[in-house]
Amino acid sequence: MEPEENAQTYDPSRYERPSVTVDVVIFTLISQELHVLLVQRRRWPYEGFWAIPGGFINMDESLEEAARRELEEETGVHDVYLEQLYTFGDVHRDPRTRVISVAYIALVRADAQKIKVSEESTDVRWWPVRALPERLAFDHDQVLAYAISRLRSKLEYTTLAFQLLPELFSILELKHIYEQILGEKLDKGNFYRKIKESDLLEETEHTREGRGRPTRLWRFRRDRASDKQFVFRWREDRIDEKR
Amino acid sequence: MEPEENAQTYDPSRYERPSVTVDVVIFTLISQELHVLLVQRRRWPYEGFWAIPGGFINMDESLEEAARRELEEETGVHDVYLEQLYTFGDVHRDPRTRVISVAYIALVRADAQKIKVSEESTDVRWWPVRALPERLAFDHDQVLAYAISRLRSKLEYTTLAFQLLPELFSILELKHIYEQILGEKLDKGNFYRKIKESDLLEETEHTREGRGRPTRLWRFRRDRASDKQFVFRWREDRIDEKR
DNA sequence: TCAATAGTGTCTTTGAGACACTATCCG
DNA sequence: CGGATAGTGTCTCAAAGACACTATTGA
Repeated sequence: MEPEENAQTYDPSRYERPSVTVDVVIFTLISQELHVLLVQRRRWPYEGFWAIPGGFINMDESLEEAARRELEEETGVHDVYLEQLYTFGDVHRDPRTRVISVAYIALVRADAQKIKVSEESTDVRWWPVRALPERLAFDHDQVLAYAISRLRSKLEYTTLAFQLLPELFSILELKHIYEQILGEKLDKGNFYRKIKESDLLEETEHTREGRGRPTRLWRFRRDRASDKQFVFRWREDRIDEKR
Repeated sequence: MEPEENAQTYDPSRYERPSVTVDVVIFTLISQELHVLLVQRRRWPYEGFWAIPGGFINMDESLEEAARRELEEETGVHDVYLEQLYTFGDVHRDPRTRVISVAYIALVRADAQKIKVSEESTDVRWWPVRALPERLAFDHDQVLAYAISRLRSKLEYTTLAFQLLPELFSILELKHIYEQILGEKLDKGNFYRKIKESDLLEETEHTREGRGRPTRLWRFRRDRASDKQFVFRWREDRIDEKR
């Protein structure tokens, strides 16, 4: 910067600027299994490869606004849980030009899926996280792996899992989601105890019939979510951080 | 993007681009107290205000490289712990132009301080986090508050505190750092128990004389740090996240 | 009645916290 | 020896895990 600079003399074009994109890793549950939304690229670079949806930010929108816009464009959903994941900025991660990408995680409810294929993609699909494509476009393998790891980790000490559930659900369904995302079996009795103690659920009059005893349905108490976090468990091997 | 695009036809100048900066919140311990490095701005905007050091990224360096460069420029230190904090991208956070800022946290050892005042600043100072300036430049109040909160939170489940310590240190010194950063007193006996159990420290032959019984000095076992995390404590009121 | 699923009770083990005790230096 | 600081031992209490038990439906 020059001396004596002020609003009049400042010239923003002096520095060469990178492009900035927002990528959104969109998770949902489909038949009790964790899925992620990927788009298949129509054009160079990485034509035909699956990628995390995203796009360039506009000059008049914040990062989170950009993420919401992308989310809406890809899935038609709004009012979802959205969280910034990490910013990826290696020099050659995009062959077109220098691109810095701010990655977000979005959790959408199982019921709200209205995918549309945009002009830039040949296909859009929910992929189960257990069986992802071999190789994604750009550094998106890395981005996705980190998103999954963060999601697992945060489940243990936040009420994040509720974002994936419909309005009414049973406690064993909730347990199932925890099992899905944590990748291990949990004890039924202990799960009941902990979730009840947490006081995060509200009992409803509804039940759902099945093959055996009907199950009671519960509602998530959003008002409690902020002051009382549901710490599910501590894991010794916890790894949330990149680097 | 146009159809039929490829490496030849792609034109990176089609989109208007924001500026991207890297800001580094640099922490250290000075006489057992947590301090942060701030620079006083010489020019518009926010002339005279204190700010978190940072600057525009170069096109040929990654985000982390940029952060290391800034760190080196401001403090002359290298080989430090560096971690990405968050990316701030509100539209009007900088009056000059649209600026997206990737914030990093750096932890430097108490002994390695070689501050220099750069051309862009009138002053550079270590500020104790307990007594910061009233109002910082840009949205740096927010950035700094978030950095401190993240640092506190991470101390509880990582070996991060060791990054602030010299090569040899006593267990009670370590306890003191935890107390400083967590902002509360810890029990001596329990601290000894936990740190010994963690097996993260290596006893040395060195001791240090003081007024009472001399204290044994220990070394941090970097090799153990990755596979065994030192989970100091779980706090119900844990808040690491923005939003 | 049994199979199937929902939900509860209880014993054991672990580990955090409180706090009293012992150890080793200097004068 | 006493004051000062370093370091250990142990009791209690609460929470996590294992696991057996009871409950309610339909066929």
